[in-house]
This record gives sequence, C-alpha cells and structure tokens, in this order.
Amino acid sequence: MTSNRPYHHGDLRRVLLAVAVEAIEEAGPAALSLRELARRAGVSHAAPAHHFGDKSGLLTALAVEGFELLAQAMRAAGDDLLEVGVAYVGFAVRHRAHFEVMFRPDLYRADAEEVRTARERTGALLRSGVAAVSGGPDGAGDVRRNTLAAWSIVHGFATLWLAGALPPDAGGDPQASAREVIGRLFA
Amino acid sequence: MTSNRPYHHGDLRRVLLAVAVEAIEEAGPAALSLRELARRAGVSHAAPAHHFGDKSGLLTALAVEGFELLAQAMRAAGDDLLEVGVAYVGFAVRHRAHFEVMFRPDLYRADAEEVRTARERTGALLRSGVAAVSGGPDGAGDVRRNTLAAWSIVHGFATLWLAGALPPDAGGDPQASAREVIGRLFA
DNA sequence: GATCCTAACTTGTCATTGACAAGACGACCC
DNA sequence: GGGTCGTCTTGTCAATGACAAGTTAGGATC
Repeated sequence: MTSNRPYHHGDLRRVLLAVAVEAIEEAGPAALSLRELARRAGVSHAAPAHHFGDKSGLLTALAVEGFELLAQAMRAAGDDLLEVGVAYVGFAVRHRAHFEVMFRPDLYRADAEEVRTARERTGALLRSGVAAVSGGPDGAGDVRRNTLAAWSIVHGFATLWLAGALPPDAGGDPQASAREVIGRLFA
Repeated sequence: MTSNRPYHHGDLRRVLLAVAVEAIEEAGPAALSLRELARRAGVSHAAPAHHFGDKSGLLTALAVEGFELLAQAMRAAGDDLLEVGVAYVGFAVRHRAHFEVMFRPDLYRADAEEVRTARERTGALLRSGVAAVSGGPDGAGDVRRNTLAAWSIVHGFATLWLAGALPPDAGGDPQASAREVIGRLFA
C-alpha cells in the first residue's frame, strides 16, 4: 500500500472537489464525509483538511465553483431572457451537486469574500438580462420586481425538480417543462 | 440528577419534535444531532431512537407535520389564489425548520406512506386553487402548466428568501414582496 | 550539487455522534 | 398483587471531524 503512488498527488484539490460532486450526487450533501472523499481519492484521511481546512471549507470552494459555472451557463444562453432561465434550470439539473450546496448557506461559509463576489457577479448577470427586456415606463422598480419574479420562478422550478416534488408529467424533460412554465410569466 | 423527573416523560415525542424545530432554526437540518435533542429534552441519549427509530425517522415525522401545517395554512388563506401563494411564503418563513426538511428528501424517508399521502393532500389543494382561476379554453393542459408556474414562483421566492439569497431590498417583509412578485404572474 | 525551506501529505489521537443491545422502570389491566 | 407491555436508561461500538506532530519531496539559493 505504500509504494508506487507518489507522495505528492499534484492535483489533489481538484480531484477532491470532483469526488465530492460524485458523492453528493449519490447521497446528498448531508451525507458527505471527508474521510470517504479521501478514500475515493486514494489519500489519507487528513489530506482533505490540508486543502480546505474543514468540511465547510470544501463546500465553500464547491459553492464558488458553482456560482462561476452558473454565470458561465447563463452567459452562454445569449440575450433572450427565456433562454437564460432555461439555462438556469439546465445548470441545476446537470450540476445538481453544486446547485444544492450553493443555496444551502448553513453548509458553508456564505460570508466568505470569494463567495460574495462570485454570487454578486452571477446576480448582476441576471439583473441585466431582466433589464434588457423590461422596457416599461417606470424602469428601476419594474426591473427589481421583474428580476425577483423571474429568478423566483426559475429557481423554484429547479428546486422542486431536484427535490423530486414535481408530478411525473413534468419529469421527462425538465428544460422543456421549464420553458413552458417560464413562458407563462411573459404571457 | 436522578430524582424528581418522572421516569415516563409522557409527552416526549411531541417535545422532541418541538426541540428539533428549535435546533434546526438555529443551525440548519445538517447540524441536527439526536443526542443534542435528548439533552435539550432532559432525557437519555437513546430516548429519541425509541420514538423515531433513527434520525431519518424523526425528520420523516417532521416532514409529515410540515405538509399538514402547510395545507392548513393554505386552506386558511381562502379562495384567492394570490393569497394562497402569499400564505405559502408565510408558512415557509414562519415554519422554516419544517419547510427546509420537507423539500430535502435525502434527509428523510420520502417514500414512506404517511409522507406521500400528506404531500398528495397538499398538492391537491394547490391544484384545485389553480383550477378555480384558470377559466381558459383548454382546461386540463392550462391547469397543469399554471399550477407548475404558480408553485414554482411561490416556492422559488420562499426558498431564495430562506437561503438569504435575495438582495436586501426584498428582505424587510417577505410576504409583501411575495405579493408583488406573485402578482407579476397574473398581470 | 549540497543545503534549506516550505508546501503537501501521513500517522496518531480525541471528543462526538448514530445505532444497537440489554436491562430497569412503571402504568395499566385483570 | 402479579403479569405485561410500552417507555426510558445504561453501556458499547464503529465512524466521523478536527487537530497535533511528524514525514516526504520539489525547488530555490548558494
């Protein structure tokens, strides 16, 4: 057990995050165990602590990564607000581990500087998307309310889908269902 | 430490649930410890297991109670769908511990019979509320989509508020903000 | 190319926890 | 007043998170 694996893993931080995503997808963030991650990565039980300090440190890193991935997914969706919303749902479905951690601030250090900037960057993206379509008369107030409405409907759909709370007829293709539902907001 | 407390607590099950709500409100469901609950209730560390089997058993009971309380709150809101939505948000805010557990199926036995019936009862209430206002032409399809949209926006708002993800200007009175946002869906 | 320096990782340990087994207690019934 | 069963306790075990102290090697400096 001692031999051919090099002492310095070289990429352990990244591997641990990847393995954490796997584990969370299998059993949820509550069941996450640092020692289990170490086992999957093939390192000693204390190795994760070196890179992340403690469990919440690891989840903090995951949350930051999540907000960055989400911003990226939203940017890739283009200028159509409807498609940005669909991309939000798509992100939640494809990166459910990240998503579940991001909006569970009791699991990590939500007040950490890196988290706040990552989250703020993503939020600004959403607001500007809403502002682009809210050409109504009373600008600012409308944008605020419309942002809240758009974010709520998209986030709610994603959350309910992940929780398995939706009736089976919405389950097949979440992105298609989401498109219908979000469209309802613009009708 | 041995004396005046009676051996049979008499109401332990209910007390444990109440104490669990307190603990979850303080530190989130992830940090919940059965032994800590026992300490707060003034009983031995194994007493909770007798009533709930294990941790997920306790959370299952909490979830069932939560779905019942939610149904009750929605019924009390009357026939106006907007007010039902506001009541949904109000429930989430006032019973955040229940709410947070209810939609985290990895924490409890979501497939338990009691859970499924309680959840189904609540879902039916929502659907009938939506059906009452969806007087449109193609009945069933519209009701399905409108239910999903209404539930999503309300659930999303509640979830984001609980996660502390909303910008501060939405924080003051969540129910008032929710009313604005939900109104946006009917405009 | 020897030395040092520091980041990366390991071994060892402790308090806490969830789960289980076995036993003590007492309310209720006949 | 003797059983009986649900309620609660004591005792224990493996697993976990956190921390302390030691080990290894990559790379800079001379």
